[in-house]
Amino acid sequence: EEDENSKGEADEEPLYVNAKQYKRILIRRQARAKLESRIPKERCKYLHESRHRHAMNRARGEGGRFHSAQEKGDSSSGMDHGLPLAASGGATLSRGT
Amino acid sequence: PTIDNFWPNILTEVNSIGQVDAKHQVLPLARIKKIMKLDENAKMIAGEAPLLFAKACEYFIQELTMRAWVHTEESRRRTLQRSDIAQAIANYDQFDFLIDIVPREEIKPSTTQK
Amino acid sequence: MSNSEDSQQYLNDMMVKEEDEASGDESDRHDGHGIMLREQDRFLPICNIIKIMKVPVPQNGKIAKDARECIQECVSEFISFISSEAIERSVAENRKTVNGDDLLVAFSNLGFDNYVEPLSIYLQKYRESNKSDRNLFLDSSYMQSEDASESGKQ
DNA sequence: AGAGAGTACGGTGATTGGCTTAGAA
DNA sequence: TTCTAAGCCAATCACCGTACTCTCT
Repeated sequence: EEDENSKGEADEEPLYVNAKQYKRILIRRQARAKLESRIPKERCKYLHESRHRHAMNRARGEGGRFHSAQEKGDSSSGMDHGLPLAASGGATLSRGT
Repeated sequence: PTIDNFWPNILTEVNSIGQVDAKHQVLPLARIKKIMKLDENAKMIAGEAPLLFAKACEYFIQELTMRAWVHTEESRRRTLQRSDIAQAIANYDQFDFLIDIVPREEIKPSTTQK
Repeated sequence: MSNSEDSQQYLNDMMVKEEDEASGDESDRHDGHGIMLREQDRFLPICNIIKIMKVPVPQNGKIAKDARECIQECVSEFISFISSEAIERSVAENRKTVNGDDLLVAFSNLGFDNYVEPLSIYLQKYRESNKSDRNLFLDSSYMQSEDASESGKQ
């Protein structure tokens, strides 16, 4: 089934690909090459400056989590609503079985 | 929860759909259309095309993730990482079109390919 | 059929790519030829990708950031790959609009046979959903000489 | 006729980082 | 073992969907 190419394998070894996809893969290579100059080389840290600032300015709980903005003020006296530290998460989404 | 049952389950799932609600899709149709429009040959796109892609992308993401998770468990890890996806792509010839997106060299376990 | 003795083809490094622009800047400035594409123009939202990825993964399993972004890029290539085939087919038939049937044919031609049946059912349900919406709306209005060919309902 | 692109607008969920610790190494 | 990095929280605002108009078949 598979044969060893005894040639120098360091260069480039021909790859088998799905025959139904072969032609389209080549066409897509060309299309991506044309687009390559418009694509930044690396991913940026965040997408939006405004959202970045929003996240930085938000009230956080002790564990670094985001917290309700209203309740960020220090509870002066006996104002304990209970810290939701060990909140058992309700799993959303369903699994297909 | 196995690969063999994936597409049969998809079929039963799609058959149980009553009315197709184009609203509240998991994936934004406008973004899908924008990606399609990156093709210079694309001129007009029917409204049903992004909707079909939204469903197809859900299937694609699930199947690729499921096949990648197999390799996560093989390595006795609890975190799916990029090398697992690279392995999944290399082991299923329907994923060959991703060969330039995730090159074969990224498969970490020393055994290159099979 | 045509060629392909095996079910596989060689894929070599042919096709010289024409790199007309040598990007020399590192900031996200618009390039000399064409506008720089942002991630939100090329990819689906990462949050939606993660939600779908979590479905087949056990609930206590984790997903690395590299893996999320990898899937995100794969999905965009998935869309472009199928679209390219579908668009070419619509052009070959002298149509300016790519429709759902072009996509179904593209899925089939590119070896995504598993997708064809579910997507066909989904497409059919979507079309008759819209049709029943239309008919319900037109029902309130004047609906005298509409279709005398079919009146099928479930 | 019908169907899709372009434009404007209002609603809304994706985006987002510090800390803890699971878990990769 | 060491120590990297993934999940966790929810408020803003960029973007998605909708409702138009206009063009084309």
